[in-house]
Amino acid sequence: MLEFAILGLLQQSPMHGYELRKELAAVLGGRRSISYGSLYPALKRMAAAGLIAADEPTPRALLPADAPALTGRRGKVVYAITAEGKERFAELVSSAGPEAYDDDGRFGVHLAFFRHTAADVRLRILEGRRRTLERQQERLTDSLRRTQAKLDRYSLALQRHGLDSVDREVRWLTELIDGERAAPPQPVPPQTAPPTRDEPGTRTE
Amino acid sequence: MLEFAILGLLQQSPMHGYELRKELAAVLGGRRSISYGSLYPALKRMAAAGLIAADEPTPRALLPADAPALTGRRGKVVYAITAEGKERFAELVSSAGPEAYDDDGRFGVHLAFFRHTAADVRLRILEGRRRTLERQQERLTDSLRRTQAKLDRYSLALQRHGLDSVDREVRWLTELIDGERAAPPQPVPPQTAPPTRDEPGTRTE
DNA sequence: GGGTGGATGTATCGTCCCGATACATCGCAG
DNA sequence: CTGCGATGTATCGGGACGATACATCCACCC
Repeated sequence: MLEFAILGLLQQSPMHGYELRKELAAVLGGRRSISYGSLYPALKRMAAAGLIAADEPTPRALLPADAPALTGRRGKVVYAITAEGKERFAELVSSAGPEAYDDDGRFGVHLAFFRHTAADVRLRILEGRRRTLERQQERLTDSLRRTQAKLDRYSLALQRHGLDSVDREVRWLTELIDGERAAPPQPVPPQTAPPTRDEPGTRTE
Repeated sequence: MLEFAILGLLQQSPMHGYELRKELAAVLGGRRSISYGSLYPALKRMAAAGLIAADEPTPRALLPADAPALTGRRGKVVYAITAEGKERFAELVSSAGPEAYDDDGRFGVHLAFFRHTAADVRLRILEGRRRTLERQQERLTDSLRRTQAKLDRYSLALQRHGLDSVDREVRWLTELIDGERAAPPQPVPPQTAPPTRDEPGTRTE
């Protein structure tokens, strides 16, 4: 998930950790950012896997020896995406399985990079997400009606607020889906354009 | 956090893991449950710490030897809260520091057990939560106004939805706070009743 | 009679992620 | 000139998660 987000951001331009974190918070809707405790290890992991390439442009070695205590002199480490990384990102971005919309965070990241996603995949993910939330809606409504009497004021408020927030998200998704269907001049992503496959097993309606 | 929730649930009656998980999901508003991968280790931890006591009522040993393959015969393990556990819960429930409302999950759990919380603490937590969200609101609004032009349709929708959801929660909290202030016959929790301290440093208005 | 699926139930493993913390530099305000 | 907040990289321990395994019981249906 973090991997996905990092690849998506580096798609635009190389960045270093600090920037990455800020951009991430911005692109993800502000709610729930990422910690350095996950970011830096993830960057190392991905560099080791060849998905991104590190480049630290502070060759302090060419400075005169009287440089002030090079102990721990750390330059910014700028990361750029590799060809392999782009490949991986294309994979991730076009996967529309349940893991793409069942998980909250996953869905958010995917949506944030929807401009890199083909139109049919977008629709599938949006609808999958809505289905997931509708099921949750039913379960919550049920549970609320059954246990309503046994709950105190605060738990009740919590339940209702949770349900409201799901309702709200469903409505939001419906807007997005409608907008999606009413957008014929789709901005075809220049990369990984599917060769006009008709995908007969997929219901567009 | 899990610890908090478990203690809160066991306050009512002893339970075993499976029940705990279901009750937890119910009391927490349905959104975001807990996995066994965290629950069972947590129970062991807490039992080792003396906060809860395990009791497995399936003494299969008294069965005749022809019992069918006692390999892995596992009885239900019922956990009950101990005196020490109740003490710890009282501590947790009356702590109104930033950790009580800065973190999403923490706040939810605390709210779910508000009936065990003194009225002044309730108000402090509710207001603290609202402040936290209002700050987030400002940051989001700012960020949205500044970067609006550079975002594509989807990121924009994500941002707006995030902001809306924060707005909504602020309004919800305001309702709760108002209700709190308009409730003079507070159901004093029978345990840990604060000895009528007036708390002069706390603004009630 | 038999099997299939689902709810109940306990438990572990590897992986990921978070909060806290440490260290270092730089610019700006007091 | 001094300290403080932003920028910046990094680690550590603990906790949570998803997947998985195993086991029982019951209801439903063929």
